[in-house]
Amino acid sequence: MPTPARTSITDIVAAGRDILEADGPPGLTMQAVATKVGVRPPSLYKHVKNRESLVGLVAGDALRDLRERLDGADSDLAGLAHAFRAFAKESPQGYQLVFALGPDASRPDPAALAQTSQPILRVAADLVGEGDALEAARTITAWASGFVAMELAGAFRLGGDVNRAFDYGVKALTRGLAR
Amino acid sequence: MPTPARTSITDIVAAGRDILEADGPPGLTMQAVATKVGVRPPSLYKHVKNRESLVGLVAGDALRDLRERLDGADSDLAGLAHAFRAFAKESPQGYQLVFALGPDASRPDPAALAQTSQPILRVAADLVGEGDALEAARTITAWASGFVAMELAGAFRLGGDVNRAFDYGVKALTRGLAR
DNA sequence: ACCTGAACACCGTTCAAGT
DNA sequence: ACCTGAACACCGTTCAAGT
Repeated sequence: MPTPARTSITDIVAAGRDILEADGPPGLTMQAVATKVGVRPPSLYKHVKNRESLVGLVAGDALRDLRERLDGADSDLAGLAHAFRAFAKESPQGYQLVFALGPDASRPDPAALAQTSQPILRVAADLVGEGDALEAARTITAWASGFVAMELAGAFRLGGDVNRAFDYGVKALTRGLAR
Repeated sequence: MPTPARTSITDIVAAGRDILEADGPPGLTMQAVATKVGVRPPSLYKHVKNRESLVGLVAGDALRDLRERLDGADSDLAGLAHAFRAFAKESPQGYQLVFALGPDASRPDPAALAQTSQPILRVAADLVGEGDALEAARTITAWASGFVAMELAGAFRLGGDVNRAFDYGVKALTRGLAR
């Protein structure tokens, strides 16, 4: 006789997301997630294939938040850059997971990634025209993701004002890309 | 009676570096390193504090290689950017480890990181003058590290020529930073 | 002074057995 | 149809015992 499910994929991903932000990727264990949703570890395998795919789902969840931020931001380079950075400050572990490497199963869905680059492509096209939009978008994304990654990693240790360096980068890119 | 050491910190770090490139961070286990240098796992703890610090030493070793590349490169933005990318292609796992997050013990020595930024600071000063050199260097490093990280992660999936996008970024930054 | 086997706590995963 | 305990292989780490 069937028994009602005691948890759900939605609950599992939400629990994973919370645990990730609290304890980082090493804390995101099947045991921790199972405890949080109130089942035993083996039960999770009725809902996700394995830990890798759970990590991928959590990354996808974080990516959705990032996309919402970008969609709601001002449609210029400064607006997108600040939305990018704001998301990283709010969900540092989620941010890193979105841009992390690892096996395909642990990566967010390529289609979702493509959708997230939409607002950046639009801003790039506004700056340089349709012909160079892809190259310009890659320049912007590389700088923004690199800057935020270094900031989160505590890599800016030579003093100076990090906020000032961020605004400096926005201006330098805007100048370098403007037609 | 003392027995001669059967391995050394040098051997251990070199073995760790090889294993990292072959199998990635998950493969870099104490057991794998011990097997490679010909001892049992517990013996490693006579040479390193724990796995975290071993990872930090391996990251430091990769960072030394990156520094050598940068020191040998042409002293302009294009030269440094290509040296950066060449190192990442040769040692993708080592590259990622250098720019990864994680606990302090697993990160390369801050002083070594500072020394690596030296050639970038010099190029930045050439472009924008001493006053803005730090901000310009951070813009360059953020873009280069972000671009290469995305390339390694396979994040450029919208078609187009990645080499062209790289050169486009070099030109955009040079233009945006030039006085 | 270094190396080892044994042990412990932890993890991911499978599977037969329960309801 | 979902959940569970038991089991397995693996991992990091400690420690007393060897040489």
